Amino acid sequence: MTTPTPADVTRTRVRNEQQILDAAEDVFARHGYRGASVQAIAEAAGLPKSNVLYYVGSKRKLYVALLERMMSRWNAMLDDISVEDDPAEVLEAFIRSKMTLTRTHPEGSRLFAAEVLQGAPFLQEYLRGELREWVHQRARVFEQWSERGLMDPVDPVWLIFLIWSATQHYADFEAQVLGITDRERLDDADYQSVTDFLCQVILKGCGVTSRRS
Amino acid sequence: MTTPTPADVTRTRVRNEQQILDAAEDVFARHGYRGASVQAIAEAAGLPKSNVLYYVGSKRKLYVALLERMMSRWNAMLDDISVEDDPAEVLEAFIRSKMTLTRTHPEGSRLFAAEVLQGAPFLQEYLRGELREWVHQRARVFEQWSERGLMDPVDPVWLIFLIWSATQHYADFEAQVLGITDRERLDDADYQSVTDFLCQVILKGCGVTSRRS
DNA sequence: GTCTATACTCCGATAGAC
DNA sequence: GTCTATCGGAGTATAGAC
Repeated sequence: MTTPTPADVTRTRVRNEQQILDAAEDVFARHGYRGASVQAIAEAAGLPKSNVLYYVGSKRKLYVALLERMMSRWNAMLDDISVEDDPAEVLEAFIRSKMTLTRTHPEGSRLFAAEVLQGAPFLQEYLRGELREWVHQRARVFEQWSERGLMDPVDPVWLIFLIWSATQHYADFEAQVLGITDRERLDDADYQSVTDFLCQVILKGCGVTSRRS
Repeated sequence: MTTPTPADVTRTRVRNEQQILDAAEDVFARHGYRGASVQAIAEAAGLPKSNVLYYVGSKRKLYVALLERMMSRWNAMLDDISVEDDPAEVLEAFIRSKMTLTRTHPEGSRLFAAEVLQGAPFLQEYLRGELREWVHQRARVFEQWSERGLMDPVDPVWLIFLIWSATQHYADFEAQVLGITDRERLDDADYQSVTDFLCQVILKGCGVTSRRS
């Protein structure tokens, strides 16, 4: 019988909180905010229901924390670009990084999808503020590329939506993708194949050719 | 005081059932199966909760009926194609009809999205049967077009997913689209613009050119 | 056919024993 | 810090009055 050291206690807390966050992300993603029960989250995390509430305070706080975690992952991916950059490189990097996020955090992507599906009640501010600003900033660069003849004069906002939707699809509609392709899960080669396909079709479709080719 | 005729009674029933279906489609789409409450559906339909259950039997039956209604709309759109058809015409018709469905039935699209998001528990059979068969049939035609040099050798299944995701996005992620474009809703011109954009980029991206051009 | 009342279950959240 | 017991409310569904 040894007394747990403060470090042990902290470690347990951190581990439990991590388990709760991961379990909750999955449950919220599948059933939405209202459809998710603290009970179901607790079971998925392997803890009693009251412990979950003890750690996170309330269902609402837990949900908000998860959205914030997902938005910080998203923001970490959104680097700036300038007119001087190579369109082909930027577009390809955009598609690939978005696909990586989809792949490494499918539950987060689905959580976001569920939130937007119900009208984005918790994310209105983010969508109409930070994210809108980022989109328009990038859109202006795309337009300048078009003017310089580096790509076709396509609507830059529709292009961003195209890339978002095409990549997110493999997380949000995973059940459909797996059903139709008759797989249990997509492996490295599948993701490679999809990503290459999207880069090829979208770049060519926008009339983008690499400067160095 | 007149006695209602049988025709009146039937008419009331039909009207109520229609109201319930439409209201339920919206509520299920926003909150998922578990998150939707019969109470909320009843309020949206302007009827007492017990009347809703009286008409539809149970929450589960109502949900299944809605999925079936959506799948029949979907199926009505899936016409067959042959190798002899013009790739440009077929692809463009595919994109446009899918976009029309998205536009005329956004709640149905969101209902489907919510169902797939939770792992498609009610639609496994449809996805792995009917729909998979349809996809592979079409995929084979795309491959033959590629062999004949009528389009680039792209993966036909990824192409179908691209078209599905890019169009559905405007129903499923409507809240995000409206937030970023700062609109209250998308009008005719917006849908026209998006559809033209998608046709242009996807056809060109796949190396498809019209036979008649 | 329609509405009221209610049965019974599960929800989120908390108080209090250990 | 953790678990048990329980509260008040909301969930689906039904029985029975009108």
